[in-house]
Amino acid sequence: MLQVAFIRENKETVLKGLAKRNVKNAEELVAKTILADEGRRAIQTELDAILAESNKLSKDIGQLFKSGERQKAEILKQKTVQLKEKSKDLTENLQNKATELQELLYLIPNIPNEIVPAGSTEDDNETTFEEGEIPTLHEGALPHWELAKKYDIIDFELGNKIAGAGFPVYKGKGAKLQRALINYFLDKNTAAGYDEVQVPLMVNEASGFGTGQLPDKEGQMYHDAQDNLYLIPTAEVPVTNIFRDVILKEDEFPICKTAYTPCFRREAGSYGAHVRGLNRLHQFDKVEIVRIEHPSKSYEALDSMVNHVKSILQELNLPYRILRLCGGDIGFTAALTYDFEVFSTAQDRWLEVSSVSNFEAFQANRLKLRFKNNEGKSELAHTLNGSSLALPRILAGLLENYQTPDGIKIPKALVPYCGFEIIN
RNA sequence: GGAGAAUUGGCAGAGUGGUCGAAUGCGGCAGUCUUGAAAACUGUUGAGGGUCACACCUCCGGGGGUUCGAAUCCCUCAUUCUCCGCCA
Repeated sequence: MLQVAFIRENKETVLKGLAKRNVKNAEELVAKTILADEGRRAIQTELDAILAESNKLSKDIGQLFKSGERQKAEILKQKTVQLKEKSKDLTENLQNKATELQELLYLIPNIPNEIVPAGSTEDDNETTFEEGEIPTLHEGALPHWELAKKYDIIDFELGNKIAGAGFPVYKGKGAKLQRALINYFLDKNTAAGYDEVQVPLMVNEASGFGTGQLPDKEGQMYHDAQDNLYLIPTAEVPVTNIFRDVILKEDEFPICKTAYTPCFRREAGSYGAHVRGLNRLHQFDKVEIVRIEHPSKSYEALDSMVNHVKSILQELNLPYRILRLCGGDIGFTAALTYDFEVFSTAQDRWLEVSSVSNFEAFQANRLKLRFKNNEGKSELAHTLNGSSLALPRILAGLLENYQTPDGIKIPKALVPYCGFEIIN
């Protein structure tokens, strides 16, 4: 959520940003928001004046009672009754206006960074980096879902029986490879200075609002209506919410956290081959990195996160590319996002394995995540997060790119974690 | 799940209807003293709205109510602690 004051004072910047995102009714939206804000402040001022008067009268009444001047006190009481009526109405107006403003603010996405390319679809994303050799596979190479079956390491039908589509069962070496990847990623992240945390897999409504899943995107999350809890779609939610309603000291920056969690996504729409096998799941594992930064350092931090993810993909020796998401494809809350995609040779397509974003103060504003700056004033911090990494598509990439006629080789870096060198 | 007690500023802790955004202590910050540090002393130190800046307004776990007036009384929800029950 953007700060109203920012919108008020930087209307042109906001409109330009929204245009880049192809927000249709931007002009109207911003105008309405500014109007609601003005309305809110006008009512607030009026109400404050009445409250001030009524506070003063109440004090006077107190004095009069003490000095025994009951009659005078009674007269003042009459007056306050009228004020009370007025203030009641105004309070209600104020609440309505504040809600209206709030709802408008929820509709306005983050302003994209200058370097976010214009564009409307994923085709307009800008490839900023590409690395790694795309292997030439042997005759009869298979997509990962076939490999999974052939070596009996992932059972989609079994998961379907137990839960439903999109809930695979990992078996034998497949299960062990999962665990190896989790440990490997966590070790890489902690070695890079990220503190490991284990967090709840369910979150309350306030947390959902804090990171921007609510309102609006509740359809993407599994919801337990009885206790009003949501299964997390990503560790970003519980980890970032650690810092909800927190005022940091400037010397506490940077804050770097990493967490492994399963992630749960309802993913309403699905279509054909794109969701086959591991490509899109309702439950999947992911290791996440989250950073809380001083505003002046957040882009530096973003670069460092990108480089970190790079180093993992290099070590796994997977062919990958980095995309700078365009205005039409970037998430609602992000100011700048880099997607990492691994080339899945047998499917002949790129698979998104990581998304690294700077949210600037957008999340922090909702979270009320602030720090005391050197002038002693509270200021919103910047939040960032990224996957390092999402397991299923990495697994898909590994299975497909490392397949040989003799079996699937395990990358060197993972062998110590797996305890085996080949799946056959 | 049952019974009882509690929830106040960074922390500890007073306040049980009027001038209380809140005593006091600790901590933090600034200064005095000191070659420097410590100690001592002095001052300062919650958040949000509002304003050019003040004024002013709101917030004592959340929500609602009583009252001219609520941290203080009532209702409700949440959380924590103690005891009992159940249980990885």
